[in-house]
Parts: sequence; structure tokens; C-alpha cells
Amino acid sequence: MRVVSGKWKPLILYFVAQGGPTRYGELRRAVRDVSDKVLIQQLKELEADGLVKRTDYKEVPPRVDYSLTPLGHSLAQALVPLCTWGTEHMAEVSRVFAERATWTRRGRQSTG
Amino acid sequence: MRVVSGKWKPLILYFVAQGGPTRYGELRRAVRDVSDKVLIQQLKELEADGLVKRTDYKEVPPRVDYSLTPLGHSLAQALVPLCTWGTEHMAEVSRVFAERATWTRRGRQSTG
DNA sequence: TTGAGTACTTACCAAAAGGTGCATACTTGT
DNA sequence: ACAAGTATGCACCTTTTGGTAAGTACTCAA
Repeated sequence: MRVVSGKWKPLILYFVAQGGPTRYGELRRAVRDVSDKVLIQQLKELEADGLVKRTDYKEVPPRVDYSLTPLGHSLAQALVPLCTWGTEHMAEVSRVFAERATWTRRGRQSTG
Repeated sequence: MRVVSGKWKPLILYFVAQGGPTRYGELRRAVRDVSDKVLIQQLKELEADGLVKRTDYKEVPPRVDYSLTPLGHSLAQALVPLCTWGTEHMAEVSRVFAERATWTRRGRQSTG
């Protein structure tokens, strides 16, 4: 749980798993709404945990890409059923979530 | 991801899945190291998300138990591979983690 | 010379998450 | 009378997480 917890980590794993080695800029555009700081941060953590590999081509202008390690691949596999669950039950889950979001703003409910 | 994120939620799901309807006190002792406040809080969220069902027997002294809804069961299923992954790669992952925990305290590394 | 693109880093800030300790209302055991 | 067990609630605080805005060193195009 510790390794995947991070607002954007599952999404990062998803994109890197899909596209093979992925450049930083591509990830940045793919993930959308993530800031540089956080994206870098999560990539560093994934790298430190041995899930992704960072390759620096030492070119100028800079070129770097990220790919999954074998460990990362196995994790991506293990996440598939969860991803499927999310997709299948998205409607069900986000419906109750939407309801909550409504009354959460103005006080407690009175569901007797 | 939103539904399972919470320091103790996976563990709660695990215990409730294992033992069938589980009383609050049992959970409390099973999960260990969780505070009342947080345990209750996570249970309420799981309930609000439709994953667990709370049954209050209206007795005195109070008796309440928690069980999985069908949705909760399906989620527990989807978590199995991830759990397995965690178990299988625990050594690998926690080794790098331990190393990091060491130098993280005294400054950056210089892995050239 | 200005602007855009590359892959980051840093300082600062806000929100979320989790933890501690105390309170409740009632019963059972000593 | 007093402590312990039952399932919570509340006020307060710390830690963790994520976000914003700016800066870096360098190249290419206008």
C-alpha cells in the first residue's frame, strides 16, 4: 500500500506501463493537473522503491525517460483487478460520493 | 483508489472479510495501533462508500458489528492480487525502504 | 534579445490525514 | 464506591501531502 499511495502514482504506473519508456514531458502532459514538483517527487519515490527506472541520456537539451522495472511490471499486473473493479463500480461508487458531496457542505444528514 | 486510501482501510476490509460480521471491539484489537477516532472515522467512510454495513443491536451495553456488503466483497476480491504482490515482494521492497530510512535522516545520498 | 522548450529544484503555504486525551451513559464485577 | 468494558464524539495538535510560483542552465527559432 505504501508504494502505491500517492495521488498520481497509479496513473503514472499506468502510463509508463502502456507506453514503454516515457519521457518526462510526455508524462507531464499525459497525467494532466499534476504539478512539476509533485510529478518529480512521485517519480523519485517510485524509483527509490525500485518500481521505475530513470534513464538520463545526458544530452543537451536534457532527455530523460522512465520505464518500469520487472518489479514495477509485476505491481502493474497486481493492480489490474483493482483497476477493473474501479471501472465496473465507478457509477455505483461515485453516485454515493456525489450525494455526500452535496450535504457535506451544509451539515449532517438526518437519515433515520 | 479513493475508497481504499486510508491508513487502515485495507486492513479493516481484510479482517471483516475474514471473520464475517465483526464487532467494533474485536476490530479495534485486531487492527492494533489504530486509535478509536481514526478507526471509527474509517469505518464511517467505508460505510458511506457502501463497502461495509453497520449493524446496531440497540442493546445495553452497546453492541454493534460491521460486515461487508456485496460491493465490499467484490473490492476485497480485487485487492487479493495486490495483497499477494505485497507479501511476495515484501522483502525486496522493505529492504530498499530500510536503506532509505537510514540516510534520509542525515542528508542526501551521493550515488554517482 | 525575447520566448519557448527541456528536466528539474527550492521556498513557501494550505489542506488533509492521523493521533492524543477526555467525555458520555450504561452495566458488570470487586 | 470504583475500575473496566461497551461504542462512540469532540477539541486540539502534529505530520504528511499536495500545490503555487519562481529560478536554473542550456538550446533553438524568430
